[in-house]
Amino acid sequence: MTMPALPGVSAHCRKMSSVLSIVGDKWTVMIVMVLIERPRRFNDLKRTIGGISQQMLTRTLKALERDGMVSRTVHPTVPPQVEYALTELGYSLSEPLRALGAWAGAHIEKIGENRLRYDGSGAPTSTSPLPLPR
Amino acid sequence: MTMPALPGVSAHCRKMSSVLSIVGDKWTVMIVMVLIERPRRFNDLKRTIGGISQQMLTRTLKALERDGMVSRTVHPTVPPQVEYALTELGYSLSEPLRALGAWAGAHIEKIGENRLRYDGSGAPTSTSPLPLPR
DNA sequence: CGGAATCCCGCTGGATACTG
DNA sequence: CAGTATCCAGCGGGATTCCG
Repeated sequence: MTMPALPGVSAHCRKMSSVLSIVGDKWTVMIVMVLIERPRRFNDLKRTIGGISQQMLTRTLKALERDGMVSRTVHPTVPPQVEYALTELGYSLSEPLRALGAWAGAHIEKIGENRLRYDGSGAPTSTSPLPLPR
Repeated sequence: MTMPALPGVSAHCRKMSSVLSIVGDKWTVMIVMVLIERPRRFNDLKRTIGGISQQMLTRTLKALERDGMVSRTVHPTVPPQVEYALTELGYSLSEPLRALGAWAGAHIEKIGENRLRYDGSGAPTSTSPLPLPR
């Protein structure tokens, strides 16, 4: 609850924490990335992403719809079909996201090496930090 | 090595989940953003960020050091001084992070409006989705 | 098929106290 | 000052089941 009176830093912090509540979410990013290609239906998304529970898919899609990042279109056919697509806002987010993806592609291997080297030399395996994703 | 049937989607997913384990972390991003300005000492970081426990600061810094994103320099003075600074890798991450920050600055208000409108019209407040940060 | 509601476990991460 | 070690509450999120 401490309020440092630094306009520069804390302003950035506020913005970042705002965007982090969106971007920091694993599934949110996944969904946006997948929807860049083309609109998808619910189970199509579920299958494409793989590893997401329908609960989290529903929640995340609803949050994204709430934020105006994706549109939800219901086709009143016999088996109900619901299509999700990125809005303009959603697309705009995909751009910095792509930048992040590019950074990952360029540096993720290096990071893997760094971790191996760090763990190799007198590594305090103690409260093991961020696990290396595979 | 890699690459089953869908090189496009699943490849991106893998990259993204890797980078998300870094970027998705609130404190990691905070620390990197703060260290962009200049190197800082432990308690300096703690004070500047504000709201982080020293435990999380220690953990996150160690993880960043492990990844080769920040350097840790110990000055063997009477009260021990430890300076943390971004490495080249850390700086390179700060660029896409800035892009994200810029996106946030440009669209975060619009998102706030969208949420209000969505909540206003027949909003299922049920398992309330992502909370609106203030 | 798309989605809501319940249950429940595990890990994240905060508070606190101790050490070099 | 910098860091470690415990303890523990909260909630993120998976599995399952039921509805329109």
